[in-house]
Amino acid sequence: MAEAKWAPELKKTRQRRLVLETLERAEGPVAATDITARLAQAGTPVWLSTVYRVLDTFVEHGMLQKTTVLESGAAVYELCGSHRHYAVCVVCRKIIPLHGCPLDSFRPELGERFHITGHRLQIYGVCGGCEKNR
Amino acid sequence: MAEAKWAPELKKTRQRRLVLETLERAEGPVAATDITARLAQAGTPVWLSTVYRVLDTFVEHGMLQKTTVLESGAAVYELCGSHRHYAVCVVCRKIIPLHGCPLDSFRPELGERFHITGHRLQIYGVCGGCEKNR
DNA sequence: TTCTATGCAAATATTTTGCAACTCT
DNA sequence: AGAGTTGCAAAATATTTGCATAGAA
Repeated sequence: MAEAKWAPELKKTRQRRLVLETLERAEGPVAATDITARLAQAGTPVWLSTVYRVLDTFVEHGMLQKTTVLESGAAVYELCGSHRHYAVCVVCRKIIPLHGCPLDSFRPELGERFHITGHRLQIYGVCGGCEKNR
Repeated sequence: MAEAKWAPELKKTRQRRLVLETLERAEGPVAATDITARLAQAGTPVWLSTVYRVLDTFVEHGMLQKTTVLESGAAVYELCGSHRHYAVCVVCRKIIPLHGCPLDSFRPELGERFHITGHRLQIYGVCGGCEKNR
């Protein structure tokens, strides 16, 4: 199970702890509304706007990365260092997990001027099944 | 200026033509609301919900890719084949353009079972300026 | 003609903001 | 105590949907 390092300048509040624990437990990227729902169900509710604020803060401090998987309209968050990449079918939205990570080829270009905290690669296309039904 | 190939099964309507032209003219990714605004200003208005539907259709037919740059909350669209990647500062949101494209390293793995129509890579981090003010 | 796409209105979903009360340190 | 954080309400933004009509093939 993944574990994030807490940015030392951030106060440890109940809500921040809970949000981070939820992310650590999650199998993949999670939306703000998911986090809120999971916490409510667990009997430790945190208000949605607070979740948004906490997530923003964590992203700014390099603990999380924010993206949109599946292009579902909602942003999703996951711990930095979750190194998985996917191919997504734009028709049926099936996800095909990939292996390997292309980050290293960019590191030299950025050099000292940019401190990489996370990254994300998504490949879009049409899967075999959907290609047939065209 | 980029030019997309029309998916032959799609009817050519005024609205679809206009949306695609807007994308072809754009320097980078554009949001649905932007497209609507630009077309309205040009005296060729298209209703926002129509723009959304047209964009969805184009994505499903492999003409566009949908993403979120800058994590601004709105989805943005660009022609498939616009091969630019960025590093984004999670604090000040500055964008640093990158060179090169990591896609090729994944092509063998997907092989025949997936027809790639687009992809997206974003690198997150903290830029030099923001790192100082910590 | 036939089937699909669009305009429009209205619903739904997502994210942000203001402010008083509260909690870490 | 002081600074930063949260709960809550409410606004702002973004996206989707239903349906009658218009338009492409």
